[in-house]
Amino acid sequence: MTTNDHAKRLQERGLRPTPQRLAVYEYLLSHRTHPTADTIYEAVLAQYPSFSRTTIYNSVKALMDAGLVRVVTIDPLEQHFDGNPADHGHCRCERCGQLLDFEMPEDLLAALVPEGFSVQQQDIFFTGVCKACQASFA
Amino acid sequence: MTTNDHAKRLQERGLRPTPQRLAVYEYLLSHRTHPTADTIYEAVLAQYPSFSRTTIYNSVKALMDAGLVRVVTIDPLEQHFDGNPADHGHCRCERCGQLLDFEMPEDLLAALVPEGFSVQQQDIFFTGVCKACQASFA
DNA sequence: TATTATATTTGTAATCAGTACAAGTTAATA
DNA sequence: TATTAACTTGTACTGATTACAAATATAATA
Repeated sequence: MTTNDHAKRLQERGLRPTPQRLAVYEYLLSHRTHPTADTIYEAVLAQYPSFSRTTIYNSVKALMDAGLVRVVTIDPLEQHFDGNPADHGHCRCERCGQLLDFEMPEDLLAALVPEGFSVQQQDIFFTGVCKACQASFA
Repeated sequence: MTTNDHAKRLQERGLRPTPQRLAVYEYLLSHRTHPTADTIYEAVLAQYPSFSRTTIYNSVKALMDAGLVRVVTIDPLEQHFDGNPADHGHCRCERCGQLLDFEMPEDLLAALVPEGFSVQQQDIFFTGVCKACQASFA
């Protein structure tokens, strides 16, 4: 995927592919760490010294409205963003801090939710200890 | 469950059962709506006009440290609290705003998470449309 | 019970994420 | 090029949360 492809994708959704938006989008695509607005800001500032914090929020909002980015509800105090808008769950390891994605199969989802409830968005978040960290403390 | 039982429960966990803590705890037990700090504050103010916002945060933190209360990660901008510390999921209906709890069976949980990951805390949150609201728009 | 030490509550001030808004800039169109 | 609309920027503001110090209440001890 080149920057051109990304620009095209924004245009298809009615978004002007400005350098700032592309920088935010590409940061989210290449860093699957679900960063906060401020983390994105610090990173893109290196390329665009005039980048404004407000532009981070504006860009992220535009990308979310276009369905390319989503908020992940994994923190009760700060918004974290994800460049993968498809539904999926997250696990965070308390020891190494790593964030793992996983799939949420349709049938499991259906088995979980109250009967008749139609799910539109998922936020599934587990905290625990990953395999590697368990091994290293055995 | 009487207030005395609740007081005893706090004491067992090493918490002094002050009137303020009991008011916060009992509000959370009797209102399963996962309120914010401010919602709790408004409610308890009626009984204790001198109640301070800071005391809400202090009490909730003490109760959380004691394992009696937890934060539910259903909102990236504000903390919501739950008097049920047991693991369970939440569904919010976009139309009527209702928040439904549901169980998360062990075997489903195991099937979901990456192999070897040991889950310590769950935050499962679905947004969608509940059965009643679907019916009323049919 | 009186005294002392400790824990808790309170109110104010500070912090920090996010938003509103207006002015400046860029890009698109005629 | 002139005009218009979209976007970015910086500043000011809001609102949730935390820090802190003084006041109060509780528990422990004599």
